[in-house]
Amino acid sequence: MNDTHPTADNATADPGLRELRRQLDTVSSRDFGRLLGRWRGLSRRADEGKLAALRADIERSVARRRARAAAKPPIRLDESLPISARGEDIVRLIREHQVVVIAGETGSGKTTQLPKLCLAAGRGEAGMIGCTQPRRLAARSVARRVAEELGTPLGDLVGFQVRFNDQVSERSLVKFMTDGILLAETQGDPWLSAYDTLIIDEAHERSLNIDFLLGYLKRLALKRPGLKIIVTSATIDTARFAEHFGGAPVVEVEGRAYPVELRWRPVDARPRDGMQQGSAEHIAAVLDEISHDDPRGDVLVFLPGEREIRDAHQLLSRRQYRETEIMPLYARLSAGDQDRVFKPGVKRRVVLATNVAETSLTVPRIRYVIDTGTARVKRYSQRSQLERLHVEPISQAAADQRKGRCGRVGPGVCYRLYDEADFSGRAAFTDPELLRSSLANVILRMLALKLGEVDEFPFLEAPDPRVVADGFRRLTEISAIDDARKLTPIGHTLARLPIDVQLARMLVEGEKLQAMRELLTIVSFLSIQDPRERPGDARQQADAAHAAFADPKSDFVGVLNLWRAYHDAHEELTQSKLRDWCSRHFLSFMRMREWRELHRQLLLVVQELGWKLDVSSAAQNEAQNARFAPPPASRGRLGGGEAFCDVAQNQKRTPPQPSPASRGGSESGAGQLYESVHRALLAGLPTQVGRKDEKGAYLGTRERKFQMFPGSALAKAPPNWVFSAQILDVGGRVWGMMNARVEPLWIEQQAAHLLRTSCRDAHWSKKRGCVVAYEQVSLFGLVLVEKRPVTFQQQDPALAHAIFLREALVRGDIESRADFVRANQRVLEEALGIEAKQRREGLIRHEDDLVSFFEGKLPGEIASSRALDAWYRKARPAEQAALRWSLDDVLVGGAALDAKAFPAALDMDVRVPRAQDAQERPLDMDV
DNA sequence: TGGGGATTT
Repeated sequence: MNDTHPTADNATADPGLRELRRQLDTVSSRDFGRLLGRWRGLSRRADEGKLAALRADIERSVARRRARAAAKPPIRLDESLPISARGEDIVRLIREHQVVVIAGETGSGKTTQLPKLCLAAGRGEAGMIGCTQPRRLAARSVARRVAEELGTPLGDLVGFQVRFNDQVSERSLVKFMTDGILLAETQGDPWLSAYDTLIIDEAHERSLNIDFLLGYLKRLALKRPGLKIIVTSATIDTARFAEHFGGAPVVEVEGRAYPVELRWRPVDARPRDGMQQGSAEHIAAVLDEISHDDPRGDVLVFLPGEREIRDAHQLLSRRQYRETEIMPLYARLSAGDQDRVFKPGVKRRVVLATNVAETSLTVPRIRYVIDTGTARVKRYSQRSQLERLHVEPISQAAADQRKGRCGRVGPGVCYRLYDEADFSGRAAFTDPELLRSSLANVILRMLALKLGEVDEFPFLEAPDPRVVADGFRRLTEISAIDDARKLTPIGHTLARLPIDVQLARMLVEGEKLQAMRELLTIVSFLSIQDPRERPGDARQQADAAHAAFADPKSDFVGVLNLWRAYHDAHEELTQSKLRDWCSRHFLSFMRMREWRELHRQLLLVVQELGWKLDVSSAAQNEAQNARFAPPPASRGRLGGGEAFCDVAQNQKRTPPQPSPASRGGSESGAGQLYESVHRALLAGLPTQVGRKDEKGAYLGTRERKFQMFPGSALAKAPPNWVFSAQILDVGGRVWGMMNARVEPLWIEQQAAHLLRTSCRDAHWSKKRGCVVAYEQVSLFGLVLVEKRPVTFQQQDPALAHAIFLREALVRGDIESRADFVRANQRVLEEALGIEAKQRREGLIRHEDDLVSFFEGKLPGEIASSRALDAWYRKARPAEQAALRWSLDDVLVGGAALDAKAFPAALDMDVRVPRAQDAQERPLDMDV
């Protein structure tokens, strides 16, 4: 049984070909597409030689499939698990339907038994049975357990693949993996042809990966009728999955959990003044109640975050419950402290946990749950272009999930620190991540996979079109797509890098600016979870330990310092000593290892891309030793006379590019490296910048305001201009989390395609010998350059010429070798003398007339003294002569003429230029 | 003036 594509092939009269086509349905799924292609080619145009080769390949593929079928171990279900009772039904449904939805609570055995039921249903022969898990740890441990149950070594008939660890063999019938791995495989094999069956486990978690996969699989199911898909979920919300796949059958399997009694404990039920719902005091009051009834049962308390855990920890510790340990549990906790939670001792335990205990970790021996009903939730706000991390009420589904955490060892009791009305007013389900995220990554992946229009993709729930548009806009900002929303070469590169697109963009720029080595380190750091630990009882020590690596100008240089120290420690120390080193420096050993592994993975990818790590090995060594020099102080570089030359060369609206990085160990080399590194960072997040105001707050792009996060090494001396890798709205306060001092010029260079430039105050400069103007440069409302002199010629040649005629030639305010200029001034002086003698104003022609005199007599592109001289030198004598004034050109016809024709207000004092027309008329020159 | 939790070619 294999994929049978409805084809319009001329079904071929040739019986040999017809037979071959039938055989194709029994080949390995991995080979099917390629073999079918060859068969189609031959059915259009016969070729005996090729036909024989195809026949042989088909036979080989069929044999491989037979061998897989023969290798199947005997299948025994674990009869103690609830799912086993439904085994026959499930096998039948898998045979009869392409998609089956299995709903089962914890303890139903679905994760471990379903792959075996698939084997029993004849799956795993044409291709593997692929089983996805949301977490790596689960993928590995479930694989181990199933391998054990099937009596095969892990990595043989049952394998697993997670990032950095691939233990799957040719023989593997069942492959466990993270959903991220399966999603990544679509890139290299859009048909997912290695599999004949896919099990998407824990679909109710609705991560980005799961939602994307479910959309992808919906389409793939139509193209691969032979592919079987099983979606498992908690009992909630199975209808949505079934409906998504066109009415797939749903099997409900009971869990093996014990009943949990619900007790509502809103604050108003316990009249105590000033007690906040869900506060430490509130928790203590309920814990008192539990302790009174049963002083021995372990308690799991759900809180929104570390801060709340710390407060509760302090309060509960002071109350000195008998034989009780109070212990925190959150993801950033050190491995040792986490282990304590999983190795319960004789004392009763009260575990204060974040959401990490809701899905990721299972705390053993829990009899009571106290649910504050809140969680910190990350949401991307398209309106403010910010990530927000706010405390929100959890959904009913999440509350029930929390409740279930105390029914695993015996009947439990769940205390909810809110009332039933509150509960029923809540959302039934947690918003899927897809509806809470920026979509740049999702869209880039869709473009790379050529999945067509985003709004036609069969997501379970379609994202808001505004958020989709915002995702496209973000891709445009980093030049990943063009105006037609097609991937640019940069975009194609980004799609090959297994990290966030904006971080990947930094790598691309790092390559260009010859700072790959540094960017690999920084970008891999930004991709992992923060390895720095800050245990509640040693926060100052931890801060001090981390400060040893900090750099006062840049948190990213701090990251490089940490990397170097860790790298050295890794080279010199044994595994266990390295572990000590990490704990001494308050670093998570696991996450540091993750950093190193990701660094290595990225290194391999960029080598595949053919990128060089460094310019040369000599530069490499020097760069490693080079200390980072801070950026030069902003004085002078962008304002005043010195800057002019720099800017004047920069007339095509591309900001000046740096000379290739000289990476020597000299101070300037280090300064250059600092610049290259930070400009590469800016390329990935060009709008994450800000300028300090009088109050020390930062004004960013799109009128966004933020503060330097106090944990940043820059917090003590915040620079004027800052780049921030993450701007996060935490409960209404907006923090720039990881920061670096940058130069506005670097921002201008890296965000050149996003700038808005306006030109004002065009005027003649005698000193420069050309027409200049002041330009203002801004990035989404953030003014990068207030007033910078630029030559005006390229902006508006005609206007520059007009200004030149009036302010340089008519007024004679020019140093020129052309003799007519001085001659004309002599004529003018003479005329002024006549005017004075006659004691009459208005004898001299109006300036406009004098300007008109020159119009058309010299080329329109001339607007500088240099250009004038060059032209004049080569001009014919007649052309030269035409530029000379006579007294008649300067004086109004006769002294008797009506002076009213020349209103005094418009008369010009030609020797002392005043504020001019051009200055009163700002020129909007948006580029 | 203080960061829910996962994941990847």
